[in-house]
Amino acid sequence: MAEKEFVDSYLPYLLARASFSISSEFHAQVEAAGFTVSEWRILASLSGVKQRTVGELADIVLAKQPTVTKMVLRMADQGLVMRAACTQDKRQAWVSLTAKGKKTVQPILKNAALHEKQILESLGDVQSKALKVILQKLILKA
Amino acid sequence: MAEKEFVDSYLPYLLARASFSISSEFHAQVEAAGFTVSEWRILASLSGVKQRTVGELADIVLAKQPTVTKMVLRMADQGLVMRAACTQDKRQAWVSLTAKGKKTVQPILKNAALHEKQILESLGDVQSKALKVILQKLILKA
DNA sequence: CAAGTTTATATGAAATTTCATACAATTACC
DNA sequence: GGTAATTGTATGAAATTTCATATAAACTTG
Repeated sequence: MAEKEFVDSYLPYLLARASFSISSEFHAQVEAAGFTVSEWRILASLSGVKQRTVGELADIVLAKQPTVTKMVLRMADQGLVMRAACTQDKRQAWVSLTAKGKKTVQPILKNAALHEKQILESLGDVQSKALKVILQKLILKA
Repeated sequence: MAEKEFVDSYLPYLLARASFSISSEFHAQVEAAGFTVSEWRILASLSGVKQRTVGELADIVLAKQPTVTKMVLRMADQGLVMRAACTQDKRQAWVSLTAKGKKTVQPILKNAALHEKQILESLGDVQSKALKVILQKLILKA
């Protein structure tokens, strides 16, 4: 790999960098609201569903399981989520949003939607669609 | 944002997830070789160039400056990189690969190229090209 | 169904990252 | 040319993440 290749054209790095830069503005808002990116992802992925297990959350936030266990404990301390025993499989822990959690995440979700809209508009319909298709293809491969 | 939207179609998350999953196999190799992803990025971005400053490296590895300062110190301890005073601007620290660093990064660079080739092939020429164009567009925006 | 295996989560200790800030060098500006 | 900002890096303390492992529950199989 030649010198400039890594930063300028190595595809996995371009993806990482695009992901980083596309979200940096919004992530600044998330952090200004007092959350880490992973906390935001947990809140977002819990909204609209009844509950998720710690393992599902770890998969979604792209973090390791012990990390998520501790994140959830901290968020429970803050009253954002609650933990409950899973009735089927007693090894699993169900995590769900509290009323406070729901209320907290609302404005952030709104900003996220707005932010995505701006990106989609700046890309245009054709490229937006193409990008989503390709990304989903890459994700399925894993 | 409706419940499935976040995980399945929210573009910034799709990007993050695609980036994660596309690299997970290769990153496992990197870690098996005893490096973190950021360390790998530092090694890769230093290979082929004479040197880079700590600030440039922080930008490239998408990490914070104090994190990179400490990473570089650790890597210098391991004999992978060396630090030197910058002749122009004495505030800056120049970081460069040692002979050992160069030798160490070679096989990883090779694997990276191989890995990218597989991805490009599985995507096909048209989508590969389209993806790179779109990603570069997203990166420039930041 | 008992013993062995796998799976889901938790936890303590160690390593890393982050925040805040310090320090030194450069740049601006009057 | 001398302050006043600004910029680049380092550093200590606090917070977080990670690794290794523990624990408990669910499967598997003879």
